[in-house]
Amino acid sequence: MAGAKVTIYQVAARAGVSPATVSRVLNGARVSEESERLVRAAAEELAFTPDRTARRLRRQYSEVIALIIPDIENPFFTALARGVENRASAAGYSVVLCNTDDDPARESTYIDIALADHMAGVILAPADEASDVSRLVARKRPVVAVDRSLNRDDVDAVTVDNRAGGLSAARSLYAAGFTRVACITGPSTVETAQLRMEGWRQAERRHGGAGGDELLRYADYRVDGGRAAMAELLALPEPPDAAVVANNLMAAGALDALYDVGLTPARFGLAVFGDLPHASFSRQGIRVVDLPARELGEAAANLLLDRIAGDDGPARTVVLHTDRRLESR
Amino acid sequence: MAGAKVTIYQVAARAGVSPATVSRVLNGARVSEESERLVRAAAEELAFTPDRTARRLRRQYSEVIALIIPDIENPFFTALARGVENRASAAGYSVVLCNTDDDPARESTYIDIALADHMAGVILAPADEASDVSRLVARKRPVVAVDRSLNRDDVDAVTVDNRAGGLSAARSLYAAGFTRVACITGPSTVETAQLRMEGWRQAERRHGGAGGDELLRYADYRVDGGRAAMAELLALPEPPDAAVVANNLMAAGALDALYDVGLTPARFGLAVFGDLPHASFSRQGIRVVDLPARELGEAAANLLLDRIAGDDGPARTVVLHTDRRLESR
DNA sequence: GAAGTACGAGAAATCGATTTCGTCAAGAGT
DNA sequence: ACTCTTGACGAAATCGATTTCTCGTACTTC
Repeated sequence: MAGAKVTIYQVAARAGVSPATVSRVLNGARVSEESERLVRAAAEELAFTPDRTARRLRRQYSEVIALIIPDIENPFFTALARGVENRASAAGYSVVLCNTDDDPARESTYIDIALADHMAGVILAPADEASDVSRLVARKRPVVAVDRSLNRDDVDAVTVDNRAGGLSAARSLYAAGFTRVACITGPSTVETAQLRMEGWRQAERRHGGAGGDELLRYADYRVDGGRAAMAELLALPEPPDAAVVANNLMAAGALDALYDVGLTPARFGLAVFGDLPHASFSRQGIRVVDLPARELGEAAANLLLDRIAGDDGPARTVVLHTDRRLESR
Repeated sequence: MAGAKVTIYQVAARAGVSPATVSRVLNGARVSEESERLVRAAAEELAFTPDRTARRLRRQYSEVIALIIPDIENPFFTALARGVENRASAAGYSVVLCNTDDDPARESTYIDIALADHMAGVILAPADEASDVSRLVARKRPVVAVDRSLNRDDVDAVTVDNRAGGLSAARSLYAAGFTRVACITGPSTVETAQLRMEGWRQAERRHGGAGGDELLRYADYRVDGGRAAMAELLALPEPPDAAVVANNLMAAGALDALYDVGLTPARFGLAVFGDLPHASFSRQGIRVVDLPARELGEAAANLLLDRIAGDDGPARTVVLHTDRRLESR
């Protein structure tokens, strides 16, 4: 059929009514049965699709929400995205995924885009502490932080109880008989990295640890960082016999480092935050603190949808619990 | 500062020029140095950001490309997305990712959105053969199919040489001494599944295979499908001693099935299309046909950008070669 | 010195849908 | 019988930026 643009005016002409009436039919406003019939028929015949850009300009609003994540290749974030998407599309919203690669500049660009595109709201998994959502807040656009909070009391957030997770990860290793439990965590500027480490530290103290930093390594939440940190730990004069690793990718790297020197998770205890879907961590005897990634996404979407619907109560923080699969094997 | 909307009119007033001039400054048209200075200063002070929706409406064009994929949790597609994004953002385009979950209806919705949103172009990893891009073609919007072709001679496509990959995967198993090599491929309606299977079949014939379908299983490209298919094969009266698996997820499932009965890839040969980032397929002795996912994305983006730039020559099909890592271990 | 050429810039039209404002007519209320 | 609602619907304003169209001034070129 028509290769060209069909506008509301053509539909109006075809149906013998005014453009205003066509718009009313499309948006469910009061219209006579007769007009409605005519307009629908005309729209059908002309294969009319309303121009969303024009609508958005007029309405200053679009049913799209932006989900900004730091790393699209990390399964944790894709699972989270899936959760957001499920809730959002059930509510009639589309989700556009924006990948920042941990780059604050790109994050900032995407925030601008969300704003300039009149998106309904933004769910942000912050790249780092410097994330600046003030423009969104100033324009009163709904925002929800997920995974990491933004240290602002005026922004909704969804997180997990990282400290408790760190604590139980470390405990389960001690309980299994390991005695020198190290910790490989993320960048010291990142909230989740700090909290997970603090959980570990708490357990360590209780088991007579020195409380020093000898067994603590800050890495970058990436595979190579995990590998390097583990290699360092293994090279210590008095190396650990187990480790809590603060995220899934670093655990993959740490595992490589173990295999490199002929160790396995059976002999060197490993507990990790967050699974890696097909890496069969648990089949290899690694203890996993289950991060409810999809649920995080769903909770964030719920919060955001509430705000979009007009809820303007004080900011809420939802804390999800880490499921313990630690006793397994 | 202002929490409210700043328009081009306010900037114009502040700078003492007309809105038209502001627009010219923003778009690099001819303007006197003096005006330019004034406008820039005013825009700066007011923290002006142009409304992209208005611009888009007027220009009937936006610098956003849609990437539509069937499964955001499959690392193959996220790697592909990464490739698209790299090329696109280098060229100044943003990418929005749309996840269809293999649902043709959602795919269709996203195509409509891309159209109604005046997006610059669409890169589509088709959910299945029914994918309908005719609306895009009719409106002369650039489209590129990736991974699977659309069987249309008027649409650019980027694929890999699936048949050759299937052939060499099977061959490498025979070369390693396995004698009954099975094949677990995707849905029979999917092009890539057919071609990979045909490559396997070719090798099988050459090695005296019966050419029957006893050792062939069609599954669904998902983990569970792979597991079930492998379980079936193992339960045969005369089971195979190796298998070519047509994608990464099914291989993960197949592997589970092997472990379930106490087999390992060392004893039961396994060759798979596409790696699974942290599953350490090759460490486990699995032969991997390397799918250049990122490169597929980059190639698709290149093609699309050419079209966006105005190239309207005949449709091209780019075929990338599967890297063989098969001799490894 | 007259005619021709550029160039900077403002006024106004435009993109396509939504929404406000009024009008007109039919039914309700007194 | 007359005013008051109420409902359907067209004309026109609106959203914010871009893009003609036009005009006045300055600079060439014979």
